[in-house]
Amino acid sequence: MKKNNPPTIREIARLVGVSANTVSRALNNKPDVSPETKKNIIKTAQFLNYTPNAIARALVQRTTRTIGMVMSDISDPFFGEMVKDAEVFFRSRGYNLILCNTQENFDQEKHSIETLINKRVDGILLTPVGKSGENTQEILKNRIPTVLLGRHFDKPIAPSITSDDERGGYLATRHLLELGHQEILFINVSHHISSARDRFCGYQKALKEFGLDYNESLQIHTSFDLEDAYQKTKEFFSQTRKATAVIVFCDILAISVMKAIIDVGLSIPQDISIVGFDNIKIGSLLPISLTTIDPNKKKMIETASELLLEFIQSDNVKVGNISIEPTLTIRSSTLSSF
Amino acid sequence: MKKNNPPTIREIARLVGVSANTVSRALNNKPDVSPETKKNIIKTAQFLNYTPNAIARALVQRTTRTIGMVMSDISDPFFGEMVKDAEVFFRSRGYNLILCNTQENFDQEKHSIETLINKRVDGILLTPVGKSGENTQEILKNRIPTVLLGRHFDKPIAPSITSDDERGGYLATRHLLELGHQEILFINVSHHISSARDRFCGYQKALKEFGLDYNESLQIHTSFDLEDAYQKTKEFFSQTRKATAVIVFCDILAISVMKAIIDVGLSIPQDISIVGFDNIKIGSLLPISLTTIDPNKKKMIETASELLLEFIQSDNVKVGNISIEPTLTIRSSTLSSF
DNA sequence: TTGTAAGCGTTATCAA
DNA sequence: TTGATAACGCTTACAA
Repeated sequence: MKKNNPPTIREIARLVGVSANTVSRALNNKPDVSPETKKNIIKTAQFLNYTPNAIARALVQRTTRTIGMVMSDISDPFFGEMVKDAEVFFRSRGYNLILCNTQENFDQEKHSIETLINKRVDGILLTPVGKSGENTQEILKNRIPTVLLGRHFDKPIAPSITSDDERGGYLATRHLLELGHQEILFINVSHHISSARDRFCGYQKALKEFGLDYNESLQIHTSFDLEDAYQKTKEFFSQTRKATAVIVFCDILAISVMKAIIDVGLSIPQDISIVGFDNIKIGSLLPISLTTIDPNKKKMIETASELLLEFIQSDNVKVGNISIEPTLTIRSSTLSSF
Repeated sequence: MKKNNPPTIREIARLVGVSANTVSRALNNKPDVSPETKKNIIKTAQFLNYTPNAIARALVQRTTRTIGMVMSDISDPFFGEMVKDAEVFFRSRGYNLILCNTQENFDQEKHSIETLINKRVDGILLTPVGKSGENTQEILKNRIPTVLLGRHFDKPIAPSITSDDERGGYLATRHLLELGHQEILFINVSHHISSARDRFCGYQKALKEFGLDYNESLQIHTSFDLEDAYQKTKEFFSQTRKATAVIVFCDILAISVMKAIIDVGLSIPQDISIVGFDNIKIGSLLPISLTTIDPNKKKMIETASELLLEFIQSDNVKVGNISIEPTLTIRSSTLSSF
């Protein structure tokens, strides 16, 4: 009863008349195999349309050449652009990426991490949900090299790469203050997320520097849902309307916020200036191009990926956060208030 | 010399005083294991922080519970939104996704496919590059269930799910014709891509239906590079300028095209109407929201994924294309020419 | 330069 | 209800 399975090195071995070991060494360009037999082996491998079984290899070598990447929502261009860069980086180093979305959901994150552990990925790049770090602990307990991306924990338990979010929040706010704005609305996401907290800190710092008091009613919170941000913005401006500028946690939400502002009858930037974060590609292509804090995603991904690779290779971790310097990218969504 | 490797069922077996086989059966909720021993086994597994090794399991079961997804560019929201839906779909069925970008590059596609074959993914969801289908043949030769997504080959070699692109092109064009536009520019990508050809066919069909001749100078070609589309558009409108409406191959390029049109001093939709394809989320949030052909991505992904799963489970393929009905979504980027 | 044997961590088969 | 034993396809000693 012949099976219909892919050919193995043993079949090649049988056909060529050598041992499986020799086939393995030939196919992996190891030394100590005569050119003659090597040629034969390669020819036969091609003839059989042989493809090495990475699963079997992974089992013995204890390395899968696979990285798990766990992010909140890959349909958000911010993450999409990061994932793409990461994929390019790791592919060039011989690794593939298993992708998981969390939707900012703790249980989904937990489940994703569990399967990544089971699949024995060599490392994990994680944008953690929430502030507890419980799921992250789980990975560490399993000794899988992990680098956090874009967010960190108050008490560092793993290396992390973030944008310098406090600086980003500061830069955004200072820019608006310098333009003369005094009442600056911050449309933020949950403070469970470190970048939300940090950006807000920077915002407060800049206000203080300009001698302004922070007004509690000038921070409103939204989920990552575009519709939610839209509604909350509309509410704010149709009711209170006491702001001349807006900072939004991220570009994709900022775009939704812009829409709300326009729909409520105000103009950007004449009535309201707006600044986002992330510098997603599309921001520069909007009819009113978006002023934003550029976190330097490329550098973030590169740093995080290199760190992860080091971690994988040497088991030598430096727990703690590395923050990448952001820059203010001024476009046409911000204008002097005078 | 104790190793520092993750615990195995054999260690659990040793501690509990049973055989590895029993442990395996207990942990997999198989029948025929006494509640007593089962409880012991589970307790010990937790105590050891045991995690099953999916690699070893994959080797013997010949299934990795992993799907390869190969797309052109995951940072394009169109693909990002599809990948996200696919990830959700497959996760709920116990599969993970390995993601590969091709950048529309044949060799990169080839390389990605090779590693997916080596990693023995259970199936592949592929948006194929080019028209040759050579790489697709390679997968089929290895008998890995494959469904093509968004594009098909002239001579079908695998099942494929596309939007009904000819219909889409037709709907877009008819919409503009009905608004009174006579000179409609088609900014297209390479005809190597089936959707580009098909959409163009629909365009020609609509023109003919309205008694108009197709004017060769009214199709220009761009790459997927946003800057490229921007430049080509600017060129066209600053030189020839003989069009009152534009159809663009996809939304993300359409946004770039809008920018170019505005930068050249024309207004949308007063001077120029514009229609895209894909209905990416952001299209509805633009200050001038984008009229577009909605391919019904969700249904495409669902159909393709279900087909792939069937294919995996039953080996029963229906080669040929299934096309999903698109709909015209009218927003504010199109206006009567009268 | 090549072959033998053992083992990676599971599951499957069959016997006890 | 359980346990031996043999795979799965490969690599890694070590021996020839």
